[in-house]
Amino acid sequence: MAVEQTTRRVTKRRVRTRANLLDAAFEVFAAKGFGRVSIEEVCEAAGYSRGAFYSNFDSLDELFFALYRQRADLIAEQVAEALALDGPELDVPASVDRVTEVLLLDVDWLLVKTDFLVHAARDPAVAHTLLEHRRRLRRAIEDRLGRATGRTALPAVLGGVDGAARAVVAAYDGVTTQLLLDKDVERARVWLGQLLTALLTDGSGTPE
Amino acid sequence: MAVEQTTRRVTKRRVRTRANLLDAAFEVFAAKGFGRVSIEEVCEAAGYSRGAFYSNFDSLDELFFALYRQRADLIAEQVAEALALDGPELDVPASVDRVTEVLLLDVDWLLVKTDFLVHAARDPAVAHTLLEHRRRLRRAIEDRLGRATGRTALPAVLGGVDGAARAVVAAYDGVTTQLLLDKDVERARVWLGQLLTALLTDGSGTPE
DNA sequence: TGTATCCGATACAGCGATGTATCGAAAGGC
DNA sequence: GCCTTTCGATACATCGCTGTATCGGATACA
Repeated sequence: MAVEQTTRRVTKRRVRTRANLLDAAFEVFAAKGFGRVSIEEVCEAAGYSRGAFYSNFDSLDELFFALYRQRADLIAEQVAEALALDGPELDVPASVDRVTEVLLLDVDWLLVKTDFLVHAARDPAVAHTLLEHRRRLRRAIEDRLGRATGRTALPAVLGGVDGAARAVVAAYDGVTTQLLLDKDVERARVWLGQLLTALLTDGSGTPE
Repeated sequence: MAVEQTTRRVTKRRVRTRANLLDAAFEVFAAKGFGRVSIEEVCEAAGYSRGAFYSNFDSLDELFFALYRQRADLIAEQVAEALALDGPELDVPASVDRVTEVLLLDVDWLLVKTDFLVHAARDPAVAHTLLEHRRRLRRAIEDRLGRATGRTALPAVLGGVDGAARAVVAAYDGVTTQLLLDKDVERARVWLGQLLTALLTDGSGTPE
């Protein structure tokens, strides 16, 4: 954290500046990729000088980390919310539609998230944060699947609700990879729906 | 390409140098990530000066591209080979074992490949190369699945052999993502096996 | 409104990486 | 083994980015 002090009078201006820097960083990172972005570019995009940056962050890495946490929290919340909505019926297509609205629609977020993955893959401390985020998503999915168990059987191979939740996340990651390459959001949605149906409905699932 | 000329007497030395640079680049990229590597670092790791680099490549990007093509070709070949080996029985665990030997064992390759994905996601021309590579892998899988059709039924939701092949790739990508974070290769193998079983064996697949 | 504190713009020093131009040495053809 | 061609090491000019130190204006609080 930039400038440590026992007590600090945090002004409104500071909060605004920080938020603006984070927003600008998101845009620039999405457009060019973390590895190709300089502190100056972020500042320019946000309309500040480097003085503002160093007053709020110590390094680009720290900003990137803060950015990830901010957005990941937001999204985890939205997903949990979307999944909590529907009743005990396991209506895969409906759930998928609602969740992909949050998870696949914003390609910029997927870009930044993948940058972060690359980053985390080489730094265990960062990886920990990402794993935490994923765990939270899995929890939400487990809860959802748990409420439906008994009504719909899950394939035995996956081994219980937690295995099924892992499978859902894996499918999501897999579809994300393809989406980043072809940028076809609609296709990705349909495709994720099919994958999840195949994974969760014990084979003879209702096609379409 | 560095230095264009109608005819060029390509010496053995040049070939060796180029290969050494590519090998060194692979190590450095895997260790630090493409975005954090300078031309100088690659040269130092390879034991050359920057003169050698500029004599063989125009930019780090070009080297990265060449590196990806080289390794991707190698791997596509190995996968096709591994899949061609076994008979008409669709022995998922056995096939998975043999293929993951190639695809998941080398975490360094996964790191570099993901860096490349991030790169490709922002450059359509690069994306094209990566999509090509993926298409080749899918073909190999389709061939394998095609030989088994009739003996084992595929889930209808996926829609044919090509859909199933896509599903296999998606599962692979999903498992890769997790593997990059926890670095647990054994777990990833088991997990990929389970996923594929669930996806390909129409539900009531043989557990274990 | 006055005053103490905080924030962010500006200026500066310096590093590290880039790309080029040059030149001696290695390699290949004969 | 000579001579031409190619390769890669070295030196140099330069640029962009970083991080710090300083200072005037903004902000909070009484």
